[in-house]
Amino acid sequence: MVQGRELIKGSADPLLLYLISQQPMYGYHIIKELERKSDGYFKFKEGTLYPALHRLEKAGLIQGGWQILQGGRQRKYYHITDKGSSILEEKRNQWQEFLVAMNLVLRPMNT
Amino acid sequence: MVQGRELIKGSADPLLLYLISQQPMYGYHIIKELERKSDGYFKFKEGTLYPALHRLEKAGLIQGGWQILQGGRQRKYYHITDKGSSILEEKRNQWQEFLVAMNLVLRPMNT
DNA sequence: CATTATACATAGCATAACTATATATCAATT
DNA sequence: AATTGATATATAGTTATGCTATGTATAATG
Repeated sequence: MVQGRELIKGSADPLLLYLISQQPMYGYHIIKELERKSDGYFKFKEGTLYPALHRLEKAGLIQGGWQILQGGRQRKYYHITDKGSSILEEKRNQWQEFLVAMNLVLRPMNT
Repeated sequence: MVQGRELIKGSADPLLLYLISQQPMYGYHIIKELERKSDGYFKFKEGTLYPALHRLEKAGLIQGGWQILQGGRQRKYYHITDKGSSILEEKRNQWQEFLVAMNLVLRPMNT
């Protein structure tokens, strides 16, 4: 039972979880990858992404670790946790169910 | 340029606008129709629907009018406005673009 | 007579996403 | 040498949607 926006409210989460599930990634890279893969559609701002990553980490779905580059530059690589993997699976299913429901309403297949 | 939830944040609006564009409808009926058409998926609560209708009316996308039934019962029928129709068209396009973007990211068709 | 369905409404809360800003390093250009 | 733009992370504060809970009132059902 999901109403209106409740599910999609966190539509960013599946995207982030999916990307990180493919390979450990850091924030800036995620922004660039989302834009590249979506053909320029997604342009996550820092104010959206970093809080989202912190939220996912706090929820135990991803785990971050600092990596120091030469010169003192810092990156925080996130990898997905077991919990994150199962939640991702769940969210993908919910996303599909949501799409089905939207199509049922928006496409006049039924009366 | 749409990021994350920005577009889908108002995913209820297209649903409501679409239903009302098909025929003038009142709130309670909309709730029931959304549930029926979506095969039980959408279960809008009053606290979501009525404020949404008021919001859409205030924005000039729909227009409500009271209808008095026998016995003094009241219904507020909403019909879509010209502005609402064009916004609906717009939102439908945006929804399609969003779906494409989601699929591009979530389906590993690209590198 | 009591409960359920119909019908609308709003105050208040939670939270995701956005705006704006801050810090710091590195590479390239002027 | 200095400036710009790209790289890289962070957070405070705002907005707005959807949710919870509650209130009102009539009609139909048992």
